[in-house]
Amino acid sequence: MNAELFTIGRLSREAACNVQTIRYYEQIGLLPAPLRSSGNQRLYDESWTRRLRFIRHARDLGFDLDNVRILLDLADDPSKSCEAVDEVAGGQLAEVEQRIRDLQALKRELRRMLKLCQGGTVADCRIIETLGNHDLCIADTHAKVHARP
Amino acid sequence: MNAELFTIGRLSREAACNVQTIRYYEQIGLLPAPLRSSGNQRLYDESWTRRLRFIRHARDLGFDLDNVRILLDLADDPSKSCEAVDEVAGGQLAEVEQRIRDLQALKRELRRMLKLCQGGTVADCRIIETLGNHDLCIADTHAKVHARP
DNA sequence: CCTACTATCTACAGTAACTGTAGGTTCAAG
DNA sequence: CTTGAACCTACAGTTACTGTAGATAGTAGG
Repeated sequence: MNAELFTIGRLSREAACNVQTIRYYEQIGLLPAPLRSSGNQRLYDESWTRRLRFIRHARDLGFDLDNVRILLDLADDPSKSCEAVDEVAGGQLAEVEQRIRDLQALKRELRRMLKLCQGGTVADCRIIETLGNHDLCIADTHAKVHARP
Repeated sequence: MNAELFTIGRLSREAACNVQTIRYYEQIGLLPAPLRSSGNQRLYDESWTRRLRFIRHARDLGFDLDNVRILLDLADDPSKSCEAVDEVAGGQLAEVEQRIRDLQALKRELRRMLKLCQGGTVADCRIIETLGNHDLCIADTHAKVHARP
């Protein structure tokens, strides 16, 4: 194998991940420490590109770094059962679905507020009024939507 | 007006906002500095409860603190036109709708990945394979869903 | 008055997942 | 030999809180 080596800039372009983020992943142990050149620059080869792309793709799909770590470990051991992978991905799907439901409740509430507004001044703005009084909301359609990976 | 005064614990209960968060809002100037008792404890009255509830409600609807600040300013000046309120709320609605679209793309992709998995070992797991190769994804249905208020 | 116990105070660290900055090397081209 | 891009480390900043430590205040019972 003639492993061609390159520095962080090219890895950054090829994996569509910015340079600081690569160094950050190394710092938190998501990527191992790579070779260094005589001038102390990080050196990578193609296998790093694949690994980093995997990470970025998982992140883009909303997996948090803990789950990315788990998926990486699984990917590194091809003899393991696929079940664990399924579980992580299934959990992620469930979370995404829950977030969608939460956001749809918000959307309904915001739509309703906006429809009530007839122009005029803030004094008789139904939006401001609604904000000031949760009782004017549709039941408990919304609450604590702040958590998110 | 016989303004009954109370300490932070009761404000916390009445506005459903925890104590540290109240102090934090004061620190960042979202709430003014209240009166203090002789023993240096913060003292509030009913008007604070209303203001804090307004803030919490707006937060629950997904408005970020910058927008909450804007809404508070608007609410404080009832003679202003309602348009600005509409704009902030409309912007929030648009963002929520965009987040929903992004998440639905993720959901489709995760569903598809999960359906491909036939059990077996990681070696031939299509989920791991898909994660490793973005080209296996449905076009550009997903990307950068990481931003969020 | 003394003792518990709870509530409150300040100040600071930690969270997730990066991004940005300052100030200094290294490398390749001209 | 100089210029400029790319790289290095170390650290601060982002959002919106939450948690902790250690000290003080207020209240109820004995």
